[in-house]
Amino acid sequence: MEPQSKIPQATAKRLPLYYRFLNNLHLQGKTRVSSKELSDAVKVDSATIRRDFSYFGALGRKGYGYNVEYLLEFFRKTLHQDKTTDVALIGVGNLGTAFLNYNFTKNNNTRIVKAFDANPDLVGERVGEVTVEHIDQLADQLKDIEAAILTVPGHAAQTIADTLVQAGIKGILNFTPARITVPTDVRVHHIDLSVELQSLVYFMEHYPIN
Amino acid sequence: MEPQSKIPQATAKRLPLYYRFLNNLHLQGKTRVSSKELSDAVKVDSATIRRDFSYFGALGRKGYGYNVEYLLEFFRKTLHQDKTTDVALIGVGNLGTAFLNYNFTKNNNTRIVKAFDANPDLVGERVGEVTVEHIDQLADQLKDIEAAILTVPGHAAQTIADTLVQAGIKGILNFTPARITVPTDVRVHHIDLSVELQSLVYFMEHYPIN
DNA sequence: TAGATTGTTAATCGATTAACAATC
DNA sequence: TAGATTGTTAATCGATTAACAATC
Repeated sequence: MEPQSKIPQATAKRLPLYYRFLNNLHLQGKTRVSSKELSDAVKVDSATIRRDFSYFGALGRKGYGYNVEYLLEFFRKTLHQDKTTDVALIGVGNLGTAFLNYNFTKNNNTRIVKAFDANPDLVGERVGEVTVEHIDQLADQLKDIEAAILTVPGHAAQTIADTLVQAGIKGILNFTPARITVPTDVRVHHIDLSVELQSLVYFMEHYPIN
Repeated sequence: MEPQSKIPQATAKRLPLYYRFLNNLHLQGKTRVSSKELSDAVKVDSATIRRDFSYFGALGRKGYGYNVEYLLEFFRKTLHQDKTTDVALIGVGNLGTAFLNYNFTKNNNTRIVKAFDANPDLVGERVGEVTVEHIDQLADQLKDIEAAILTVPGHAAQTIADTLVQAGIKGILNFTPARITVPTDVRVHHIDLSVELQSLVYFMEHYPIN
């Protein structure tokens, strides 16, 4: 909790990635790791990794590297992996269904505990581990839920986002093509699958041999 | 084709986004747009938008803004929206199925034309508009396909990536948690859904009020 | 001790943005 | 002409990386 706004955003985005690979190493029984080895695994420059870690203090030992267990424990606390964050999912279409079935359970501190859809045929259906509720219930059913995954059609995104904000949601993972407007204290991350695919194609054609 | 490597990557990544919103404006019947209006829509600073556009030359008119149709036509060519890029999808699980059903058809120049899976029960099944083939066929069935979407389990990612590279694929959209290694002339974009969700939670907790 | 690898500095690189002259 | 808005410069900001002294 202390480092707060001192951590660069680029660093913060890499933390969950480090955490997962550290977890893998731990499961493989490795007890130490160097920034160089980690670099090969996560494809991030080793200097960047050391830089990232150093924002949290001296986590390693010179000439030795990092103790996997220690580092893992440290990141577990830093990333709040010890407590679970409940997430709501809005829009049980193709993508929403995929997420509900997957549910990020693998090595994760997040859990989808509620799902909503506008289609009455879906309401009451069980998908993955949750039962779909009608979207009209949204405002009333978000007690203790701080984050939401938005997998609705683009045209519905802003209206639903407004409802989510009203209900006290503090973070939205938006898979909608729409760019939504929210108060500054609500965090929105955009994942625009069409844009990702199109920009991949653009890069393929315009940046040959990297 | 000419601007080539002069275009900053950050700019290139925004181009498909601009294109889509321009398309929307066009459908709405708007004939002109200012960088300010576009900024409100795509949530990118208007100076950044003007800067981005200026890499391609003087696309607008001072005191007037941009002609929607002209800009749209320009980006259509720049983003190769006139020709379709065929894409293969590997791994017909939850996420893969969602993509096949969606198929990025909406306003897009990409099309999933083949799908592969290791599960014999899925082979021969029709999902969306394609029939699933066995992954053993992968190497032989990628003629004229330049891009692939990877939605397989993490442990299989590298092996399949190697096969894809062998078969001449030049771009991979990797939804796997694994960081894959490919030659420098192959472009890989990573979308790590767990990491995205976890980093959203981290930001929510550590960067309150933005 | 010799070898290895961190933590940190400083240089570099890349992206954003404020500001405003140019001009439609 | 007056008003609007571009295109571009220059400042700033943020991220990456090479390099190496410190030290385990």
